[in-house]
Amino acid sequence: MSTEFTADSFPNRFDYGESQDRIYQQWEETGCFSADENDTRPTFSIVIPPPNVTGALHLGHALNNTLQDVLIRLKRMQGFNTLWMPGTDHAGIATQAVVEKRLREEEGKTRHDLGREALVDRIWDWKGQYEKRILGQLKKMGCSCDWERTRFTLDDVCARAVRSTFFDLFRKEYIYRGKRLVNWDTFLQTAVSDDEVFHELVKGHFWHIRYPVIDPQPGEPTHVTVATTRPETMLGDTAVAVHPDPEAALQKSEAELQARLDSAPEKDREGLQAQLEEIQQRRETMLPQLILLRDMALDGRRVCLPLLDREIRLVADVWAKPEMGSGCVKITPAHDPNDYEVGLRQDLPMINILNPEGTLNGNAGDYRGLTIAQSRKRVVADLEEAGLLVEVEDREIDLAHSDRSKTPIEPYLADQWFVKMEQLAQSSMDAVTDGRVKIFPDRYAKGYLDWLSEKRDWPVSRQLWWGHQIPIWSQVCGSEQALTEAIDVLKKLPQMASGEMAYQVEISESASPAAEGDQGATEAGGYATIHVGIEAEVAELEDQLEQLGYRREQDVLDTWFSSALWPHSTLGWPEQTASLARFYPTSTLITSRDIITLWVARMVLMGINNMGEIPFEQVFIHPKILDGYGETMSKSKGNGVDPLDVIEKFGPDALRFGLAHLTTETQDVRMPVQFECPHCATLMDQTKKNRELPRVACKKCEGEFSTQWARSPEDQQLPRGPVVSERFEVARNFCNKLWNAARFALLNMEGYSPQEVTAAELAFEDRWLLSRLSSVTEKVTQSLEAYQYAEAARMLYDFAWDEFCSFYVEMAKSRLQAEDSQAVAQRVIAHCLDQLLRLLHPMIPFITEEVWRLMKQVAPVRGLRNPREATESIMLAEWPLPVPADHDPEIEAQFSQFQSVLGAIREIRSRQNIGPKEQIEFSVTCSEDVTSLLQPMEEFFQSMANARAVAWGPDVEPSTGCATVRRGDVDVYVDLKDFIDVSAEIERNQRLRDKMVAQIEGKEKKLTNENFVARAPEEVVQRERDGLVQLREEVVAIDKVLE
RNA sequence: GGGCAUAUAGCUCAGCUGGUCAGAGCACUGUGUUCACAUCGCAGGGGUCGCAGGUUCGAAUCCUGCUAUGCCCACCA
Repeated sequence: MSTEFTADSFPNRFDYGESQDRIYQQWEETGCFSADENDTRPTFSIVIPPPNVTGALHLGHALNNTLQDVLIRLKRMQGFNTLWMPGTDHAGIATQAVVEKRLREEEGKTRHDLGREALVDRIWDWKGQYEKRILGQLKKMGCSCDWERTRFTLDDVCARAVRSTFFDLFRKEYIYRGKRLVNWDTFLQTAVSDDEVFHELVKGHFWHIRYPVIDPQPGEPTHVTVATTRPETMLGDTAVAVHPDPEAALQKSEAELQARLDSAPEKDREGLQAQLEEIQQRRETMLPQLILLRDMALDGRRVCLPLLDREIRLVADVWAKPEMGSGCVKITPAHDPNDYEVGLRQDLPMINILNPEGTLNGNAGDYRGLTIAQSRKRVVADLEEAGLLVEVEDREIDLAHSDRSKTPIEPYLADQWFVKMEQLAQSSMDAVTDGRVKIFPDRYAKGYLDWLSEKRDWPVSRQLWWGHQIPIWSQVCGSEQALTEAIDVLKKLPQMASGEMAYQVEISESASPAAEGDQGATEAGGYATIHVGIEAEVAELEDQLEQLGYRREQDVLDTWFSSALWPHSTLGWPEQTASLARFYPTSTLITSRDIITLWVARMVLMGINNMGEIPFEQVFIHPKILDGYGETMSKSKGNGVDPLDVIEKFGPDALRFGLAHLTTETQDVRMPVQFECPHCATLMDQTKKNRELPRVACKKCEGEFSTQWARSPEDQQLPRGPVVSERFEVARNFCNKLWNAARFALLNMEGYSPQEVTAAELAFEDRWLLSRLSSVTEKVTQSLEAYQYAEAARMLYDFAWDEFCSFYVEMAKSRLQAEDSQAVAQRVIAHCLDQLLRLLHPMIPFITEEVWRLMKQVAPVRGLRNPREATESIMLAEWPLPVPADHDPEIEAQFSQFQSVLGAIREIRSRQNIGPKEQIEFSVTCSEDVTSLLQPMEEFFQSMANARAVAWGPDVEPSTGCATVRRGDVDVYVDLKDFIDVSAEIERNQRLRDKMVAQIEGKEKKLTNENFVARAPEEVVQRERDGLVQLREEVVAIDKVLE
């Protein structure tokens, strides 16, 4: 036909190094990845979970993206108009933090040294570098994204969507400004997120302070005692709390302790016993006083805040634990998270006493201007002098520190922007409860719904420089009149009338200290702040506002705000683009479970808000990849694997197939990792110890290599030892097996001619393979569509290796040699290989593409029913459909009969150590039916087991001194003649017989159990009966041999 | 503290709605290289399915409790 291959011109391994870039480039050049918004076929679209530009992709990303690519390639072959939308995420704080860290390490500078603009420029440089790296990694993995559409959450298109959304929510008054306690870093003068706070035990004190009761009545205490680790915060106290039902609370904790004591191990008992006694004692000594104080609190009584002589409330609140300290607790709502909650519950004033740089402000009276440390000393000294300091205990304190400046964190009440979640959260819940959005596996829906049902408002402002700056301009108005005037001015702007602009008035008790600096006590009537939002970025209008005295909000938005818009912002929203109309809503989102709430839930609510429609129909949550110790992989632990290292060692297909093969529904993927020695390629298990070393010595060649921790110049000069996992070997071997099967097939295509093949022309093994192919096609398709990747991978692995290679190809060998039978065998093998390549292509795209291309040279037209010219690229080939006419359970059953007889012969060969070159003779006792089936297959016993059949049929009797194996109702005997250890064979049969007798007894017992016979289904009972009969026959058969 | 998972061969995992479900791969043992593939072929050994109860004629499979591990959320004056 056309070019023939020779064994020499066809390497026996697929060389990825040489081929993968070429193949990928061809895909790109021929536009295989491009989605067409004018194509009217049904669509299938996926948006990528945009990787953070903080660094390179790791194995978790590789998994995530492999699963997406498998799905998109499947759908593309199934004839959908597919879009896989790629892009990256600016990842707010994470990216700013890495760039700041480098700045500090390499130049010894802080971001304040650079200024906002310069820092943001640096981060853009970083982004450029890592985005390139990330996209490069995705391409190496074979991801078929539509690269021309690549977006970034901070690019102009996304920025416009963010701005438009923010304005819409602002106008609906879903966005508001409120106070919130943040972790304030007084050194960097910024809020830091919870993730960036570390806790450290430090030595401190517990000060017990007395607050005088105002106008104590006879019988009432004159003081309440409170204890604190931070006496200076008392300057911001606005209440003292006592439990509303101290008796019940004590009882409850006593009962809990008793319960714990009852089940506690011996070693913990002593401590628990002491605690229990303490509580019992409290009920005796303190309870009356606490009840009295509670009553006073309910009466609205007050205490005097020492030093400032301020009257503060006595409140009844559950936060005051009667089993702790004095049972009373001071409440500082503006400087403690728990007290803040109490403040909200009890409607207490919140007095901020700090300036942003950590000194005390005007609210602290005479202590104004002191640092926290100074004020603590002064406060303690003054209290002591006033005789109000009762006791000072030494105590270890769990103190929060800022990760970045290493200074203690101050809880600090600051202005923050919030999104009201009431309606938005509800819409997002409804989408899942009514099934418009389906989550797989469905157990993850629970977490999603639980989280949303709290409907907690979403704080969206971040005190960062990297991100979408909040598009709000604000101005504080000192008086009613100023406010009215300012609003009048606003209302005259044409943009206000046209709805491109909106404003909100916020009335607060105090201006934000963080934003406005130290303004001292509030003026009567509070502050009024006008917030103005503008729909689109219009420089003129923004300038105009600045001139009117408005100042733009400095904070940026939470990075998840832009991520939440991803499914529609990437398609051009708010422009009503053709792509948006075509590809929204997307089909499936594939992501990891830790961002179900942060991201998935928010995409749903923003999609509904902006588009009026859900963003995706299905969500698949895939497992996490853990290392051999069950720990999550991360760069900071040193156990992270770079997908490129795996690709380098095993090839991209092995990476993908390996990952898909591990993606089961219930389990996380545990993947022990190894260092690969760069000198001798030995794999060494990574231990918790060696993974933290800058250099490691190979256990075999003793050559040293560097790890990611290499810092010193000597270490860095050593060759790098990549981290890989031998879990990919299986997949690499599988690809090699496929390659060689293809190599064999293509080397035997000489004289191939495509032609329709009739059923009558097909050999037994052809019909068997076609039947199997049809079932596998059906099951693989179903599995992939149900996100059962591991199942699909396993089925294809077994089919390709065991059935196609080990049986079909072996059996086809002789036919391919013979002139008269060659043609049909070639057509069948070409067709089946063609179909197998298609089924495997989504998982292993490179090797299947290469084989496809080679196959096109010798067998361009393929197919048994309707031979057709193969497509140029396998990416464009049609996904196989099951062929009901090929499905033949009877032939599959018969074939397994053949397999078991073959297996029996091979087992005897191996058991008796008969060399492969020694021909043996065998006979088979079986029914006439089986005889007529297997006798024609004698040549396969010859070629696949070097065994010659001497007798078939129901009357065949074993000769003495033969080895036997029974499979089902077929007995196979091999005449041992002069080879062989006859006594060993007898011994073996004796053991086998004993085992069977035991089984027979078990079954007899079961069948004499009336309950079983009466209650179990008839078919189950029958199966037991049949089994018993068969076992008895087997024993008889063995006995014959043993004679 | 609340929630969600997981526990099956030395290792990594399958085993969907209870009765051919005790399996796969790696590792191990034996054996075999002109004839697609040693990244291979053929064969073999190895597990009372975390523990304790319960439901059932029958449980790796369903229920309860316990233990261990992981993850998410909350909290830690």
